[in-house]
Amino acid sequence: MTEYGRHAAPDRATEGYELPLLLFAGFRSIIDRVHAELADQGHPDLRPAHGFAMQAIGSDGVTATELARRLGISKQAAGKTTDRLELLGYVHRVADRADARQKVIRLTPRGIEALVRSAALFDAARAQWSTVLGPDRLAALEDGLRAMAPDARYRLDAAGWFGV
Amino acid sequence: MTEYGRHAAPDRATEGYELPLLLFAGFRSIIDRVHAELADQGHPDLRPAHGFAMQAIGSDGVTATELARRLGISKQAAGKTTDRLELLGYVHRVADRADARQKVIRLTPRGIEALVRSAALFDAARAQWSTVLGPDRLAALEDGLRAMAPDARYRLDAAGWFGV
DNA sequence: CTATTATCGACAACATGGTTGACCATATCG
DNA sequence: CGATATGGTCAACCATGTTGTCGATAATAG
Repeated sequence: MTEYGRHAAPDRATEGYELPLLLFAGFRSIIDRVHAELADQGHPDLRPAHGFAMQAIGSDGVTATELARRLGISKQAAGKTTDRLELLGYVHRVADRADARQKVIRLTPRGIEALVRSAALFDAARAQWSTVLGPDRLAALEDGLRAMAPDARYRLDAAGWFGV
Repeated sequence: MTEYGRHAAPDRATEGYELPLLLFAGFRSIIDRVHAELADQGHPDLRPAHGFAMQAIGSDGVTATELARRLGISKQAAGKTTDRLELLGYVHRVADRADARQKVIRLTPRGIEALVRSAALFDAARAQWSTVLGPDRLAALEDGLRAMAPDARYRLDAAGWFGV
């Protein structure tokens, strides 16, 4: 296996290129696993971006502007995601009585159900890592990542998302 | 800081939700840093996907089909990325004398220069992690990730890409 | 040697999820 | 009350995927 990533550096200890690839592959493996199971559990149309958006909406609901802020995207983009989630039956918009400009985005029962399931699946994915690595190594890995990437919220502002 | 990610689980040791977010945040921080510096060094139009594609092209060049295989995307998508890289002057297509169907995608001198720079920047990013975490913790982190995501190649087949 | 089949690269149409700019309705402030 | 700020939406556009189709060329079977 020498055909990849060895174009210029013959055999250095660890290529700098590898680290982001490992991080992304780890991310992808968890996300793909969770969404495959979510699809099996009655949520085939839920895409990763939707899960993060619903997580950002939370049980209290948010306004479009606040959702955009939490996701780190434009409010128009947040609006589009909301449109899609509404179409799929995961959220609905309710007028705010206190401020007629605002609409509060709230999870529907189906949205809450999906969020609860996905939380369980994320926990299960993490548990599998814990089984393979051992709890200590996993905790050390998470601590290391927290030290390097302290602002890991919902900022998943990638342009598109994770293929299928 | 209790407003995020606590919708259902009051205070479990570590939320399963956090791990993918940490992985992605780590990935993003490295990618963003490298591309910001790359932009400063005369490559403002180079997007993360381009870097990975050029890495997959390598110094020997590849055919469109092989590039698609390496990136884990359709050959049409690989063709589009190649179009873009060609437009930006990072690669060119040369007819294969042995097989008139094929065209070999090769890096231009500018493409090679960008790839060399980006390799150095990735190494620098990793060195910074090493400084903060210490070489041993970083190595342990990488080992853990390799155990969980063994097939970290160029498979970055996300739909879109990393915002700006 | 020719006829079929397989492969390569491209084109077209479409989906997704971003962006910016414009705009109206409503709230807030001087 | 009038000026300004804010919230949500529409429209146009972009990047990067997807699938289906197809013509040109190569490889293989008869």
